Amino acid sequence: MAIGKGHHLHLIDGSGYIFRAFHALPPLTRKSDGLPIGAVSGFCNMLFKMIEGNTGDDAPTHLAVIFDHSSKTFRNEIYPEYKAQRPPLPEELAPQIPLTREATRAFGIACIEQEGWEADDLIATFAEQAKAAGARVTIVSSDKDLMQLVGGGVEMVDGMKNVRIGPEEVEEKFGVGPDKVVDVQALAGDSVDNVPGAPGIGIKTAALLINEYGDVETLLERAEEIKQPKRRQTLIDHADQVRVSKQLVTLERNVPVEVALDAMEVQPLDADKVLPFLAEMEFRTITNRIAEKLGVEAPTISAPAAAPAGEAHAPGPAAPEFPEIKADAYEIVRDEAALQTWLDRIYERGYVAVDTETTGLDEMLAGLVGVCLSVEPGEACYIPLAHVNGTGDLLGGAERSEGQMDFAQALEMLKPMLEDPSILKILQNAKYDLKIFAREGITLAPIDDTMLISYAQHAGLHGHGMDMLSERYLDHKPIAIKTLLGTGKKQITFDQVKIEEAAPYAAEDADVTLRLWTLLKPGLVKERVTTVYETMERPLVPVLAQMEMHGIKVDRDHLSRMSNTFAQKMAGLEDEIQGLAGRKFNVGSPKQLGEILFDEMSLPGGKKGKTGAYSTGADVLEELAAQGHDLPARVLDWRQISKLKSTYTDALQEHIHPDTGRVHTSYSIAGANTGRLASTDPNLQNIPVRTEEGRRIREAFVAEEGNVLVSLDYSQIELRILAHIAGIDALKQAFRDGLDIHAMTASEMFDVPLDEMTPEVRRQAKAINFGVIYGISAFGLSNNLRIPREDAKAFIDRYFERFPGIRKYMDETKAFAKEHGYVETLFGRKIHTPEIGSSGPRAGFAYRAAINAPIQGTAADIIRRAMIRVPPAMEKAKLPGRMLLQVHDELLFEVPADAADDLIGTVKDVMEAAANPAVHLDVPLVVDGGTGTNWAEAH
DNA sequence: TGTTTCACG
DNA sequence: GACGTACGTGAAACAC
Repeated sequence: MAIGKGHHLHLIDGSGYIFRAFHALPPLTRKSDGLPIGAVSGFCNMLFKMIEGNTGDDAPTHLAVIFDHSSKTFRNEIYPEYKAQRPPLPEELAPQIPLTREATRAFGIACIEQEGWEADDLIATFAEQAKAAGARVTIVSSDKDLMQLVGGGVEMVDGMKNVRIGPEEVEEKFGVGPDKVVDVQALAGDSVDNVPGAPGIGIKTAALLINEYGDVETLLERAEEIKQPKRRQTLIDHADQVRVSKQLVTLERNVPVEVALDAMEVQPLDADKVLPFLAEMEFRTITNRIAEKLGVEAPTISAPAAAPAGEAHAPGPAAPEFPEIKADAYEIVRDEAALQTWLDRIYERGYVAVDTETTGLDEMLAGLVGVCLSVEPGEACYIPLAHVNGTGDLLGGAERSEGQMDFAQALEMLKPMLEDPSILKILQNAKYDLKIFAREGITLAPIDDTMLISYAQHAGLHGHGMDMLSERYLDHKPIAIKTLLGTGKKQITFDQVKIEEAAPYAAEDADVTLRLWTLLKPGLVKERVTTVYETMERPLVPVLAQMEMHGIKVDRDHLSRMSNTFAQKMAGLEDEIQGLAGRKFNVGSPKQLGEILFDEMSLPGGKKGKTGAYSTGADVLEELAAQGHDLPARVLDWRQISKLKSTYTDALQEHIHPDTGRVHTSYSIAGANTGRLASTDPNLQNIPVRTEEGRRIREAFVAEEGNVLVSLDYSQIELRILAHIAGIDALKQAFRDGLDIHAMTASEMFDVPLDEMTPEVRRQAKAINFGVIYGISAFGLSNNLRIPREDAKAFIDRYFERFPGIRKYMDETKAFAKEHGYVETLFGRKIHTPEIGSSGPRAGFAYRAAINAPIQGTAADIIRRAMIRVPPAMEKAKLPGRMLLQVHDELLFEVPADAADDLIGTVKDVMEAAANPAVHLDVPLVVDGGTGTNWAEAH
């Protein structure tokens, strides 16, 4: 049948896909002989999805995979350097390329390449032909060079991310519609393909010019009209180069192709072709899935079957054999006998995946609604405990649903198992469930946490939430909670969901958790992060749960009084500001403020940012204020107070728990890539301290009657770690001698004796010290110190000269990150740096992050180790009191006043020795302490 | 929902 | 040789 209207052609950019798959997917090798096959595996999964996954309109009627042919093309004749600087194929990828062609043929899909043409030209030609015949076209690729083809029935889909790329997405990327993409590319050039373009013109400028002049030719003809002298000259000087560039980037849509579209019609899978190939590759999962689909027996695969360990972290074919996830396969446990059967199975197994369902996300307020258990992939149950019918009314709760076990009785049966030291409880984000159960009098232990197992292995690579992990490692998208609860005003709580609807969702989570555990746990050993997980992640869970549940007392009246004062001050400032502006406007709107300052008052300081809005950040306003302008100065005052009021004095009151009268933050253990904790709801790690006004907010954090707050913080911990890691003898000695480290740095750099040090010189040295930790750059330092870039550069050069170890550390860290794709802390925590290979500004970000991560991460490791050791140390010393908060280098305690000194003695020792015995630091760790009835005093 | 601003280490 | 930057976070308000 001839292709035409109603048909849908899919053109897969085969070469592009395997390159990306190779870099994005974990390396995977064939069990029997170690042949690298990661990209082939990803490729086969993608093909299968293409055939199976698309339904309805999206299903291809015609399908082809297009490859580059390894020969010169017409572009090399126009411009010999085209794609000349391409590095050779990675060793592990080269053998996979012929295999992907073989795979295509095994799937019965047209496999197309043609001498003298790039895949992109063939795709352009086929797309054009199909469009002319009235068919729909989808190009499976993320290559920007293909974006010029989008529109008029042609769209692109990113085969790995499953993201659709239509005209809007193209416009977003290039700043112009698909029809002008080649013009922008011609101007901007492309370093990857070695297309020269016009020097100094990037995509943004190119889009600007094209939008104004229409196309490259018109622009070049009218180049004299351009206002910016540099830009004008560039275009005049390089007009021919731009014209050549346009030829290079324009795809040929009339290649004399040797294959007809009709030959691309989708064929049914041929078991005799596809199965032997997949078996040879030893792709277990996909072989079985296709065999099952075709109703034939799967060929045996000779490699050992029960060994998920070696490839546990690889998705798809490497996964252990799991049955399909079926929502209707789960049991609802409604009586004692059924629950007992499950308990028996759990004891037989020795482990169980557990998940709780609750009425909300706040563990301190949410009520337990049900419990899910799973002991085997595909087998899980839901135990409803507190479901109700309807939503209830104002007077009383709704009526309890039928068919549930008695709440107390069920928990009584579960408790011995949940507390049994011989039964491992597997959870996703264990701290949440731990706290829910703790409020029912159950102490969950021992536990494994799939979120933390993922974090220990993959920090920096991706998030660690269940939905994300499930999609990535199980290729399964769990039921969204939204589908049960709805959103917005009509949202209900989980107890109002019908039990029959709740069960598949709930049980699936336990099932998924168990599967993830099976898959990810062995990876700890393989990635050599077992110690990290066992000493710095898993034991932290109960410690944090205790801190969060205990909370910290907050003086509501103090905050409320401050809020009132702030409100008055703000009103006064608003009047004053609007008076200065000559009209009313919203002072809190950066947009309106920008218009007032720069349009109406015509103050200096131009546009900025990708949105085209004026920047009105504090540094801009400070600059204007320094020039003597009152309005920006008043806005700065207003902003400070507004911030304090909305974020702290108002918001904190909302977080005071109705029963405990205390504020209970929640720490995310796997939030920050470096190993730091993050604090949310509310964030108690950014309570003001730097200004006098802000510090008064800390006075609202108080100790109970008869108690005091004790603050213990590491002095200069990151600089000490830098001195150790980079091996800077002068810094190490200074720390051993207890010197003022910034003054010492200044003295060393500027040859000023310590006793003649001025505060200004010391301040500059301090900024440089911090800059080094952040992966220093002349630009950053010049900004921070408000000095010319050349001066900043001179400072940095001087610093490197005096402390040559620093440069060595920076270079070695960069090289390590580049080679391995991650960096490590002293304790073996890995922080992945996937962006390190990228080009442009991203590379700079990635390098600085890579330099900072081992330092920040080692400090985070040390305080984690301390926190885990503190509770047993306090117990041993029979100390009353509790650890309440962590603020990166500080721990805050509440303790009876007469025990404060003992607590400081004990905890200080633990903190200062926290690196031992795993790591011996060449510098001492020093902890300073303070005491007071509120946090401001203690700090 | 994304951007801007600003609080902390 | 230009790109656009200090590192790591979370929350609130505005703008769309």
